[in-house]
Amino acid sequence: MKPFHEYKNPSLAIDLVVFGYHDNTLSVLLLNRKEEPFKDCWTLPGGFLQMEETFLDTCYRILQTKLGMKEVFLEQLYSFDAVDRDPRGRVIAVGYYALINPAKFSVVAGSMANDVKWFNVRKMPVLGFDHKHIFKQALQRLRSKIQYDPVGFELLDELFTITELHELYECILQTTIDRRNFRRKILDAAYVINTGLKREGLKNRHPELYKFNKQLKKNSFQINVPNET
Amino acid sequence: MKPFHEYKNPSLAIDLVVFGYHDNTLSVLLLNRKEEPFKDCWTLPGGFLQMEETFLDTCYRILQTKLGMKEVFLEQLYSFDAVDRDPRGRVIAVGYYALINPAKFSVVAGSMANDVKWFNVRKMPVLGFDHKHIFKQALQRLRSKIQYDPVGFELLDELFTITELHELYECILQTTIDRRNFRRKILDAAYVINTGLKREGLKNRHPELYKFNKQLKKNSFQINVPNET
DNA sequence: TTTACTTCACGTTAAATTGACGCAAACAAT
DNA sequence: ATTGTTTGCGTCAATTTAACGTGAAGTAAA
Repeated sequence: MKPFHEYKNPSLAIDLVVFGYHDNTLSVLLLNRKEEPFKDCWTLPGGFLQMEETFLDTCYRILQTKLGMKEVFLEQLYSFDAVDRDPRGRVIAVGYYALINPAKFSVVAGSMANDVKWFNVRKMPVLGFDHKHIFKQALQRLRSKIQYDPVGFELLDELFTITELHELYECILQTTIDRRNFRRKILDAAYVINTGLKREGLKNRHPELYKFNKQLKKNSFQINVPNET
Repeated sequence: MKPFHEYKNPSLAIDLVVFGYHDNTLSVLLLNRKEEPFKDCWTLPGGFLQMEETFLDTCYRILQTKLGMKEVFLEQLYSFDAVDRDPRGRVIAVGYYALINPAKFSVVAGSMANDVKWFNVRKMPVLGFDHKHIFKQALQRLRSKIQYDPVGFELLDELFTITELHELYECILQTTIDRRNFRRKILDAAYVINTGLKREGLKNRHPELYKFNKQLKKNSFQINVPNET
């Protein structure tokens, strides 16, 4: 048997699916690559794991240097192993997804990219590598997760109305949910806390502002959709 | 920027949590290591990814050479990245779990192990590396998965009775489930198909034998447990 | 200040599902 | 035949869900 470090190892990359929600639209952040492979092609932001880094270290390094973000919700998605997924050689990718509030960050293209842009998840361009596959899996994960785990607030402002939360759910799950039943479920589960404040300056009745209940745990509610896949 | 393959890469290992069900007991297969590190310690079966292998290739190589198994249910669990998880150096582990019917395989210790043994999931020994952590996560995944995805049959014989399936659920979920309500749910969801045959040679009424309904998809049923965590 | 229009907050009701049991037929052993 | 146990089917009250009604709160226009 050879000594431990003489074996050849694949490279290990992290690829990020960064979700943002704004104007009733769920979007994903993509980079336009400056270099080969997939030069001038849209791809997920990513980077190689350094020897002393944990996955989250790498995630934050990418988020910070390429996008100027920190302190965001991150969750590991899946690891992708197709032998030919990177033309440069064997690269394993660990997918993570992030939920952010675009209002809190202004994204800037780093030195590695021509451009950084938000794309509506329903109007995605062709993606390089196997990133279409990673993206699809992330979207599916977000959809199933939001039904039983209160992560919706990660995409909203600190204070939000129940109608805003309701629209977020309809947007992500791509379905209609009865407004009144939704409200009752959310309130019964104590998903949110009424702040007593109201959103001012709207043309109609001023709705109450809520904040997320940090005590709330997974599986204390269940938003049903007719045909989950 | 250095050429692509001059960067140092972590090693990439696959670790397997192999579940088997027999005599109303859920067990996991462990190896007793012959070599350092963790010599004479129990660990999950695992191995390093070779450059041309996919994860599943590696899984089957481990299953076949160390345990003499093939064609089993396998699913990716999670990837583990703690910097100090392996004393030999930086090793990323991709966890997979397998569901097998122990009746179909006789496990044999390969050249790498002193011993291979099934351990009741409730009576686990101390494990080497971070394998306790991987095991716990696998058990949790199995528990939540079996509630909405029909994977139970992977652990049973081709033909089984509803009582056997019921006992499997109670064993895995560590709870009591009303026999009659369970039967109704399973049948209403068309989880199983009645073969018309009966299990003979029992001391009481001979129950009907069912087989798994391969048309059945995820989320067509839901077994509830009082306090999932 | 009325009127019109929209959203918000809170109810109501029937249908569906769940949870907790009852019971008789099937079988082996006595 | 009698006994003891498991199996398969059924009942029913309690809970949850889905579908929808309505009046108050607010803005804008008459």
